Amino acid sequence: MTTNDGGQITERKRGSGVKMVYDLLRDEILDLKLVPGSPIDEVQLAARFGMSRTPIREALVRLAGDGLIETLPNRSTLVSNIDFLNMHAYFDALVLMYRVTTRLAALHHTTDDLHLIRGLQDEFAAAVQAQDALGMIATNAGFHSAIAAAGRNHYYASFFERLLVDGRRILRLYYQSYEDQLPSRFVEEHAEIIAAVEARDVAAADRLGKIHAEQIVEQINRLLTRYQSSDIQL
Amino acid sequence: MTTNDGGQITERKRGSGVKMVYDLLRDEILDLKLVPGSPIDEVQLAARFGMSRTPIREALVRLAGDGLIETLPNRSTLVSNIDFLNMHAYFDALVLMYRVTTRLAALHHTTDDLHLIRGLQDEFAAAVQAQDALGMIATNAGFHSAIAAAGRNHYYASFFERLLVDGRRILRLYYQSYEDQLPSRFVEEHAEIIAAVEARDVAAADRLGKIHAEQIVEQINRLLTRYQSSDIQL
DNA sequence: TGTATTTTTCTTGTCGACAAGGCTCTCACG
DNA sequence: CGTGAGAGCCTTGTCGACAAGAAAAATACA
Repeated sequence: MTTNDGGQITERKRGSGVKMVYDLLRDEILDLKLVPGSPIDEVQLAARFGMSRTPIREALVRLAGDGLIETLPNRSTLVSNIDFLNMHAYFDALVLMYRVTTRLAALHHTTDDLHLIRGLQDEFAAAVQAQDALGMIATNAGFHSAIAAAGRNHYYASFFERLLVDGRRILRLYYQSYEDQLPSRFVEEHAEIIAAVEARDVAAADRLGKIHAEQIVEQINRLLTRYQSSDIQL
Repeated sequence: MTTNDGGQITERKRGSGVKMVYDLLRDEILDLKLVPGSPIDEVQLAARFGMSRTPIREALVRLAGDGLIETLPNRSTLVSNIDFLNMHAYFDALVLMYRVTTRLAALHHTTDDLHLIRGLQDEFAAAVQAQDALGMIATNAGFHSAIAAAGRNHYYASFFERLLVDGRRILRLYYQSYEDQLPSRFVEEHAEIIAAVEARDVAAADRLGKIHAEQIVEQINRLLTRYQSSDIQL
């Protein structure tokens, strides 16, 4: 368990240690390399990264603020569990934010936004083509984050970002379910969304965003009910 | 400027220092006792609270996570400015969350929720009666937070909570504008919202939440344009 | 007198060490 | 054999001190 990777004792710049630890732990949690519920030891991390416990601690405080870890006072800190019980609430919020951000993008986007979005859409298509699940997750999130950014509402964008991060562990399971038949359909739906945004067709953007989101939700629900035989409400 | 309040050197319990500093600084920022843009000195805070810089630092990291302070690397950390430029984006999100949370409360509330909501509504009415602006802010936020909680969607509730916190500095100006004619109308609107929630009338709850929010937004906008036209810097 | 450079100072970032709280294992006792 | 108190261990929380960056001040020079 005590894999000693990343243990380079090179000179770091002054404020970079915290960010490095934060980013790395975040990725390891979201990629399920650190399984939910497993404990996180500060001194072990300090030894692994060759630094004191202080910057490790700051990174952990940040992660706790993101809800990715939970810290039991005076006891231990462990990776947050995936909240399967309130999944319907998550999906409800996700669908709404897909709708709202796409709708606002149709209203407020610029040509630069469209360039960026198209580039990310190409990356997503390439990841689908290459059957690269992790790449699909990243590029899909990037695509929709760019759309949210084009909507020019920082509050929606950050909330949406948080939802995408929260759901990344779910989405990872989700995309793994496509090992056989890959969702080339989503590439087409993305293209339709781009077209609606470019045409500034707010109603169509709203509708397409809703359809796109609901299809993903339905697919994940199908996956979940297959894995655990409990009834999930929507 | 260096008021030395709260400097009690009593024995504290082990993990309580961070929370105390966090809560107190948060309140001071949101109540505009710490004006936006003003610097925050760690050693000064450490001396004021009679503790080391370490717990102070953790509280500051948390506050930075909430977006209430901004930390310039290797330089200083200062109270975040109020984002007047993107106010319309804030209001857009606020109205939507008023609608969504009220709607969901109509769907999913229990009788216990209603009891809690009514109690908070009474407190709000009392604060309005007493012309207590700070009390009105707190009890109004509590009222709508309780409604959000009754909606049984943690993601909406936490986002809404964040919006209310973010806007508390604005709302403080807003409620101060009611020094003459107090918004007893809002008490009635709250009562209507409660009735719609209790009757599980989703459409009415949605509509009332929207009206309620838009009226507040309109009032704040009127206030802002009044400040803007008189060239009052904040 | 104006500008470039150096020095000083001030704040933050990091470290190693120590103390406190909780868990576990052991052991006495019913 | 079961139960509860106590000792030891293990992790976190806090501290004081030092180092690094950057702004401000002081100095040298044209």
